[in-house]
Amino acid sequence: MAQQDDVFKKLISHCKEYGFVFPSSEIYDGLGAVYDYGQNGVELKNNIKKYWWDSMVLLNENVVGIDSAIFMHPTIWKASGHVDAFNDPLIDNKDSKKRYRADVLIEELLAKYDDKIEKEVEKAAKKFGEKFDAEMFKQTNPRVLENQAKRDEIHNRFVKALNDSDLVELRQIIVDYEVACPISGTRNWTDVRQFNLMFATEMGSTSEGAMKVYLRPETAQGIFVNFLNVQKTGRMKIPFGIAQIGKAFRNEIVARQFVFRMREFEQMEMQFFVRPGEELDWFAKWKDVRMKWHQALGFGAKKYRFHDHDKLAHYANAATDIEYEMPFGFKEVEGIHSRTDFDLSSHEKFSGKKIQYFDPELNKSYVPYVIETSIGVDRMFLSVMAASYHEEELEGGDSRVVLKLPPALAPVKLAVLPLVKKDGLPDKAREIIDSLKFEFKCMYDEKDSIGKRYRRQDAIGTPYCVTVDHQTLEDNMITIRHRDSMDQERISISELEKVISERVSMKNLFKTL
RNA sequence: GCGAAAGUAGCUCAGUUGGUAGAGCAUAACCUUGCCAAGGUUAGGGUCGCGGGUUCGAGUCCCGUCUUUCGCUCCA
Repeated sequence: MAQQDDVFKKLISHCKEYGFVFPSSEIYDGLGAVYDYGQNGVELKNNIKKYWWDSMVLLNENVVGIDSAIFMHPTIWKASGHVDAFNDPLIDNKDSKKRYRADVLIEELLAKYDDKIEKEVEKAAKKFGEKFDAEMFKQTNPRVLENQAKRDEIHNRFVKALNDSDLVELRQIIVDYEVACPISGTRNWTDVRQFNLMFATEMGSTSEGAMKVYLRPETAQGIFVNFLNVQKTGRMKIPFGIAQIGKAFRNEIVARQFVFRMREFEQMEMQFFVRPGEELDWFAKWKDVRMKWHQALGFGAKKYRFHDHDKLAHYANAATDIEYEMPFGFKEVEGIHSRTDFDLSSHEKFSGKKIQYFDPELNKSYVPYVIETSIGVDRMFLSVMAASYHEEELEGGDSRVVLKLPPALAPVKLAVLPLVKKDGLPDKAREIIDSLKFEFKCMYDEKDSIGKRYRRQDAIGTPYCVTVDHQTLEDNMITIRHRDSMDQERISISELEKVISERVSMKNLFKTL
């Protein structure tokens, strides 16, 4: 475990040292759980996104993409359940360190008084037999009346506090009626705080006319609200899918583990619309397709596993995660959910618009069911980095750090290196770059010894280095050096574009899909 | 949010009972070599996380604060 932490630390350092990921606003001491991608990180991330996008939109005739806005009508988040589900007043017990919903604690308190009254009634009922009038008893028995009065008092304060959103009063109720933590048994409570997962801001330039809007906490809703637009204008027939890549924002209480859990993150989501009743078949199919997509990267099947959900979210009738073995254990990278017709039906209800599909084969309209595949770009990025990072011992006691990235994902595909920076070798190297730079990302380097330059390219995962030497000027042959094997081959400059293009092509990943 | 630890150059760190900040690596320029890093010369780079206090004097002692990491907690 200590060793794993060590690897993770090294990975984070490597990310910063070689321009993959920087802490946000670093010169101002950073901003919690926000990160910036550097010059190499952005290339890798873009390549990951392209791999996903092409596998969805290019390879599937019935999947199309959109790019919806981050701002959306606030009612969308009511329809999706995000507004209600993430507005809980929470309170911590300082001794047990357990967190509770303050409203739940008070409801339990109320239930306790109900129990007390109920027990009195039961006791009396046994005693008086058939003649017993429960209502009359409740209205006259002093113990019941006392409990009832207390209960009403709490209830009134509770309702008022909830209506006023008075968090101080909520806590005061818990204190006044001596609610204790079920675990520690103590009444050592923190303040009541409201955690809202969504970031809010105001739209409209004047404060009076402003409307509260949220930064989207997921990209999925942008797809659902555009379902009809895409279906109609694209003449899409069910089953079909809509894909989207974009930023989402969640005000996480605790955000940790580098880019694994960030407050601003990027999602790649594809919502696949199917006939009601067929959703579990499609769920199984996409599970399979998505796992193959991950495994095509060649990091080894053992690194991945499914984690089926036992407890399902309110919208789902089946759910699984694809987990990758990060340096800190198996962690969710992608979620695959059978979301039923929850979202589209909810938007029908809240918008008052009919959101249905007329199925010519069945000759009827219905609200489609949805299979969602949702993957975190940043988590994917982290898994790729973790899988690719290797420290190798070489012959002669040397060592190197090499990122064995799949060539199609590597930020730089080819480094062109003049063996010495004189005798016209730099010019020749530049000439080669100029002829290739429209095909793929190239890098030039003439500083330091050739071995050192190879190591620098290893560290950012450049799959191929080309060396220009004196011989090159005479026969137009160059040396290609391979990142993983460190082997070299000599080929003609005229073949270079074809050879490298083929080896770094995204097509190589798609072959196994 | 709670608990613990740590913040000195881009990185890893040193800094004596308190006396005006150092090394290695890295970076840049030039020279040299030339197919698997760490040759030579020179240069740039730090108000020691931030604020306050004690002191003639604080990187060093005290208080506060911020950030990061780890554990707990949370997680559609």
